Amino acid sequence: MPSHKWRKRFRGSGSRWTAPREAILNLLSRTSKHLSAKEIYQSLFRIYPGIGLTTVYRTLDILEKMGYLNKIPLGTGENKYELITNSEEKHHHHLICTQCGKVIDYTDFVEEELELINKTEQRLKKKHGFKITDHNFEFYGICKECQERR
Amino acid sequence: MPSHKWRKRFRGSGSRWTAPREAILNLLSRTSKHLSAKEIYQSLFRIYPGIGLTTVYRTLDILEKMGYLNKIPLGTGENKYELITNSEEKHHHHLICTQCGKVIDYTDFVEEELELINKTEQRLKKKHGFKITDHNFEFYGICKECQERR
DNA sequence: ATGTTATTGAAAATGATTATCAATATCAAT
DNA sequence: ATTGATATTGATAATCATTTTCAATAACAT
Repeated sequence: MPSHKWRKRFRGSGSRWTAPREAILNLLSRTSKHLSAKEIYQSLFRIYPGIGLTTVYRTLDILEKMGYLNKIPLGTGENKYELITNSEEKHHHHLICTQCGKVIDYTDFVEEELELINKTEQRLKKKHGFKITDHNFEFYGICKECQERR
Repeated sequence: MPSHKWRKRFRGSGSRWTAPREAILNLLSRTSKHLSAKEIYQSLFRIYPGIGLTTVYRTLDILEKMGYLNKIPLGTGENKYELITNSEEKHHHHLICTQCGKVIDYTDFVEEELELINKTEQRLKKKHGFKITDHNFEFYGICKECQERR
């Protein structure tokens, strides 16, 4: 995603295009990882000393309001952020063992699942007026080791 | 859910059954709403002045670790909590607005979804040796009101 | 009843995010 | 290119939910 695309988007929404914002967008565009505000700030600090954490938050806020950013609450009070790519899958399941707390990421989705997710999101959108930006599926159970350890 | 059931559960996990915990469980059992820790605290304060917010958090923590509580991160740093009922109705989606924290329960499952959930659980079981006992789907997005409020 | 130890509530600490504010930078209009 | 209105910046302080600490108390196995 070239910078001038983002510049246009910011200007289009009445916001200005600034050096800190460009740095933040460059970073977000280059990675596909979920980053916290602090991680973004620390990454940028090397190439852009003097940038403020506050500015990171403000830029993320604008991006979210424009609908280009996923905010992923962790439940610890911290959020992770990622640009919404106009393509599909960053979907993943969590398999959580209720005995030992182990968490397994499960990313092998089948076609069928992806389709259903899309359909469901469409339905939720229509019914509740929600603009869905992300989802989180968690399965709870007992892992292999804990089943044997009895 | 009668109190003595909870008493047994707490004692069974090495925890003690105390007056504050009974008050909290009574409240949670009586409601089906998603409550924040502070809301629980404020509700209890009337009938149990002197109860501490800290104790609410600690009790919620135990319940979550025992697997009887859903913790729903709002993205605002705040979490909402609800008891997991052991009946059918436990299957529902959460629609969470990452702007204002609103949570909507979505229970209108379509046949297709239920089927897929079963299939997926089978697959996860086979592949990872997990015995799945529950699941929790959450969708994040921006609600109607927040989309309009610009 | 007693002793061990988990629990309690108040207060302080933490950690992420947000508000404040004076200085600065952007950019539309000249 | 210069100007002027105003959005943005970064440092600092403030908020807000949740955790930690700790001495006093309560639960419960014996």
